[in-house]
Amino acid sequence: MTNRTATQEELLLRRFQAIAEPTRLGIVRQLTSGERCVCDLQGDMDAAQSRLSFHLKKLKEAGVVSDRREGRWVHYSLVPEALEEMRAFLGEVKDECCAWDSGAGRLVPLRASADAEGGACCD
Amino acid sequence: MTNRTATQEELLLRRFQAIAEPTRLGIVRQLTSGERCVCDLQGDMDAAQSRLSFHLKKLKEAGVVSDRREGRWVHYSLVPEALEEMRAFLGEVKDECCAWDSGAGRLVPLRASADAEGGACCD
DNA sequence: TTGACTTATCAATATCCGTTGATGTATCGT
DNA sequence: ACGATACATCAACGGATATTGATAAGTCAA
Repeated sequence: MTNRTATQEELLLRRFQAIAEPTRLGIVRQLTSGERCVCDLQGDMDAAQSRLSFHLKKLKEAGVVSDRREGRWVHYSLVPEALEEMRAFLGEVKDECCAWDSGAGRLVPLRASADAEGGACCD
Repeated sequence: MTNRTATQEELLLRRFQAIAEPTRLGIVRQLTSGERCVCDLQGDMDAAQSRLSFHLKKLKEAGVVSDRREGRWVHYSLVPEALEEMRAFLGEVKDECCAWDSGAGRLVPLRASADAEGGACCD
């Protein structure tokens, strides 16, 4: 798998933390159909304004959303690159964690690696 | 996007919550190279045994890992279907949130939807 | 400038979550 | 049966994170 620096790792973690919360996952769903201002989201999600502002800030700090000011309104939208980064990570993990077992007819977890490294405690 | 039941939504959230924690994201990384027992992970991650047990339980409850008992050892491995489910969600969101702007030469967030629904507060 | 409107920030509180050390349970070798 | 090993569970604690109501900051129309 691709090596990542500490900060890349931290950013990936922050992005997963950003979407791993009910209100914020809901916001991501809403933004799927296009950008929205905070007052739109208030109606969509039945959440207080300060609460939405708090969660939007988290999403923005993680790079999952971006904002665009237009007069008094601030429009939020998803950042596709951030979504793609999380998606790519999951794809790499999924591709590497298993091997196709033609006998079983399905993906099975690799079992050799721990022993192969010789560091296994279980003998 | 695909409609999801409340429980599917909750499961997806639990899965993201499962991997959105430093120790657990580390465990996922370790399991990428194949299944491991808890004592292996203790060495890999420099974490107390009860701490690993706690986090492995979270991952298991979310369906991200499964366990296989072999004598006194319990081997943990990743569940590719769970990874794929998260990956698919991110893919759907990414595919729908933006449109290709040939002028700008990049993906840009949809801007029409909120107005199109007529429910926008910003006029 | 004034007042209405949209959003951000802040302090206080409540709730959730992870860590730790101790104990419990199951399995194995002798 | 006994002790050792591998893992799970529990209660207590502390720290992080979310919620709420109030206030501040910026924008606009009149």
